[in-house]
Amino acid sequence: MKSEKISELTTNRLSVYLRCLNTLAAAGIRTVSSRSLADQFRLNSAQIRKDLAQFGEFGTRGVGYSVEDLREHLTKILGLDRARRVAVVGAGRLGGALADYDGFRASNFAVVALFDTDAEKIGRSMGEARVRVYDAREIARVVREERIDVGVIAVPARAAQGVLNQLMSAGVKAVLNFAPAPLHARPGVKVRNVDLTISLESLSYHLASPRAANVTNPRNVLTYEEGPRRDRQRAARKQLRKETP
Amino acid sequence: MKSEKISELTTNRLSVYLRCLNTLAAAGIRTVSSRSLADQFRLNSAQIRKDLAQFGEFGTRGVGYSVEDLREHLTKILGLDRARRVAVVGAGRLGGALADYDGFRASNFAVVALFDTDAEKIGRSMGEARVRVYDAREIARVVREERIDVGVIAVPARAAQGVLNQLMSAGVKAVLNFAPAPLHARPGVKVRNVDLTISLESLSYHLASPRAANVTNPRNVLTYEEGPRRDRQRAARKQLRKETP
DNA sequence: CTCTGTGAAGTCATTCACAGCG
DNA sequence: CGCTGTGAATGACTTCACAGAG
Repeated sequence: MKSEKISELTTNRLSVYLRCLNTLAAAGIRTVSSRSLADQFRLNSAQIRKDLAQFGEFGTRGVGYSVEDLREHLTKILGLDRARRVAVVGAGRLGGALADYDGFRASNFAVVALFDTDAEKIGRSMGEARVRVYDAREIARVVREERIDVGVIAVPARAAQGVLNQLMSAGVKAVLNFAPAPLHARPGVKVRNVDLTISLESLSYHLASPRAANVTNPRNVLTYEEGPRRDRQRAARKQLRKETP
Repeated sequence: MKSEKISELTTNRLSVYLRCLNTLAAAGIRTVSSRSLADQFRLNSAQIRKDLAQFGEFGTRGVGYSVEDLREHLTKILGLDRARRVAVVGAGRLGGALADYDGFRASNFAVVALFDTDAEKIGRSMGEARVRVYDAREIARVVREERIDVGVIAVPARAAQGVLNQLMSAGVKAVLNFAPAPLHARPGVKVRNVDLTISLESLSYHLASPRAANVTNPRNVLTYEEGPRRDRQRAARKQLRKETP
């Protein structure tokens, strides 16, 4: 274990590993090797070991990893053991959908406030969770009073930077941005973009490009098309060995 | 220009460039150099030139690129000149929000069908666009009849692979997946994942990691924190030159 | 003998730096 | 001159391959 900088690619994968472990745990599996994990979920075993090794020595040589132990470690590393309080700015269609989004709960996030500029919406409650809608001019106050950890930007692109500035001033250190605009964050503030426009246009390119297929997947993308890359050769070899006595 | 494989990282950036050009065009700017584009939008000028050069020689040496020309080229390259027909599978909160999502229209996509398994919803129309909800068992028929190009998966994780299989069988070649599950696509089918769980947990890591900041941004992420990297030194130098006569 | 943890090798992406066109 | 287009250099991330623990 070396305490160097951790790439976001790594944290993304930790999240994936945790999800895989949850599946295994639900199936009653108690121990797993990096290879079997890789084979089952189409990952690369060396990558798994390297990623985990950055945070400690969680495995047992000759055996593998304890599913339950590793789950706890990853939960702690990702900070999912602590509940987070989320504010969604923009109480439109998307903001409303997010206020009720179950995925938040599963990761120990709770949406506790909505913000909007529309006088019609301010003061009401939205969604099944009955989340209160505040005046967007009160972001500073509410963020402090409600001890908000995470901001979600679900406003039109032109308003996004202003909202981010207000969130940052109020001390929010982590923001999920749905606006199709490249935001400028001050150091120490993490902004994660979910840009559907880019995703759609990338799909469009795929449809447009003659005879398709002339697109390579970058490393960071967790899509599992058929094909080599990752532990498949090894898996095949192992299979073969078993069959030939 | 060489007709090699194009990385998804490149197509993502083309999307960004197009967005930047739209801003410039709206401001009445008719010509732009890669450097000025880079300076204004915090990109790297060499990257811009390299990305564009993969598709042709669109610039004029000594001058730069025509904003209007380049817009048209990028629109064509990304396939945004052709209208796409979208089906959203899963008419829950998210599916409903997507059916009305304006970002689709802006990229020449139109949501023309929703699917669900809930008998309550089937046969009704949802959202302001009054999109019809079909029985999910009819995906094959409706995709053909409505000439669907793009599928959107907005169902629970456990149902996602089955939906993808149906979409693929019906001939859909591009899919946007919101389910937090790694899907397995056959070759030639492009699946783009929007995994909010991973995004959230990555933010959580940032909050949890002691004194934060020990996270590096991977290449693919278009976030613009303060700092070096990209053309900033050059920009500074140019500025300086202007000031000292 | 199996499996982890890790240096070394390999692959892919970005940035530099400059020849040469306009 | 300024700017594009591009090989060459650098940097980032992944995969290989193996020493050594259990």
